[in-house]
Amino acid sequence: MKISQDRLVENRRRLLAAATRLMRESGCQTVGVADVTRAAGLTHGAFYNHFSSKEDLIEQVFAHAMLQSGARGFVPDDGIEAFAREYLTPEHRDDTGGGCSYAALAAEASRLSPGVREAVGTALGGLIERLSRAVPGRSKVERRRVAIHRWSAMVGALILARAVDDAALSDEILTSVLISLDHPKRGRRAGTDNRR
Amino acid sequence: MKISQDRLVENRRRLLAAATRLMRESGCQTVGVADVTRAAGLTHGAFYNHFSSKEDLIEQVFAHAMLQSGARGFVPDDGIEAFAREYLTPEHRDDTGGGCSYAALAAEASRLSPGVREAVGTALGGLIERLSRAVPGRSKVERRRVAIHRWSAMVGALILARAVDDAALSDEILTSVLISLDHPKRGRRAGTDNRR
DNA sequence: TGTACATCAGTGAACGCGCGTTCACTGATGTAC
DNA sequence: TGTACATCAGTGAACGCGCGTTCACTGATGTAC
Repeated sequence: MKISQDRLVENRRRLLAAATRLMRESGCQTVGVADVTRAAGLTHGAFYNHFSSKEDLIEQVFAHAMLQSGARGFVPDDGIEAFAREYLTPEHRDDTGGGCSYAALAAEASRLSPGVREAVGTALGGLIERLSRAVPGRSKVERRRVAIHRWSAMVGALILARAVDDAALSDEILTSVLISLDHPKRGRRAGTDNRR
Repeated sequence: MKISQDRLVENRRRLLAAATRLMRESGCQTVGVADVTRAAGLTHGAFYNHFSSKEDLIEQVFAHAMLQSGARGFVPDDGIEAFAREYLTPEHRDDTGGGCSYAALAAEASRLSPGVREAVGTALGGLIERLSRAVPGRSKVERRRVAIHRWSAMVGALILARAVDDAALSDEILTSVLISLDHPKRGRRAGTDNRR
């Protein structure tokens, strides 16, 4: 039956939100069209009123998900240290569906369409700009480089922490990177190439 | 027909090698049993003489792939700076099939069986030990923490560099992390919390 | 060393299942008068 | 404001395709005599 305009918009929003969560949890290929519509409270036939194909959905999921910068509502604008303390937690590690889209989906993006990779590039470019304003550094160039370095370490740490079964090792990965980001001097000063 | 013992061993080796390469390139779920056997020069029926199921293959691929520490034959034993200089290159970024298994497969591991995640944990534990001997630091604890931090940044950078379409941004990610790892002081000293 | 035979890895047709996609139908919505 | 009707998002059966898996068969291998 026909439904109200409000309901239509709401259904579309729920489809995209459900798809985003499910794909972060299980990966794009594994999640089926029927899984998404069911999670949104619809039947599979309704899917094609909103998306032209599953590939179309995936592109829209990436364009949507990657803009939710960082994870679970946390934004890096209060300084990257505070951001990292929220990011590198067991709670975030255990909440793939509600967590950072980069840690959950970036590895798959490299295997998907140019449209997807373009959406990731645009979103990541914006996030790096934003992070650049939240990190220390003497120049804009240096801050941008530090932002990229720290963000790489955060995303990499979360991915590795999720990949292993050993709980102690997983926790150690999170805390090691967090400490290195929080107290950059401690991990650096003793190096062979750090003498003055 | 029956084949020689040598041929049997060789076929198994080729199946595992083909599966590892294909799965790094395209992901575990996307690669089919027929793709693997075809790449190894066999027909799909031969598959079940070597593996009990596709899931069995995936577990063996992870156990095998993760032990090829690092990427494309490079090992971190000559110091992590030299290792990073080989790791964070456009060539490695563009060679997912022959490159680092962590960057290619770790994100998927989190969604796979406990057997897979256990294999990843064991391999990663060994690699961290090895990296710990190749990084600077005043104590074993500190070197281990630095090793985890740098490895996270390297893996994260490669994943992000592969995820974006924008070639300039992709290159910038690689070089930014490489410079930060090569000259740790430069990216750190100017921070708000780095005054003496 | 030579021969007969049991073994067993590889072949390719076949099966069942699930998935993406289509479509005739339904009936609430929103509009035209 | 009330009524008749065109619209169109959702439903659920159905389709085709590809994938993982099975299995009867083949014929080279390696062994027993």
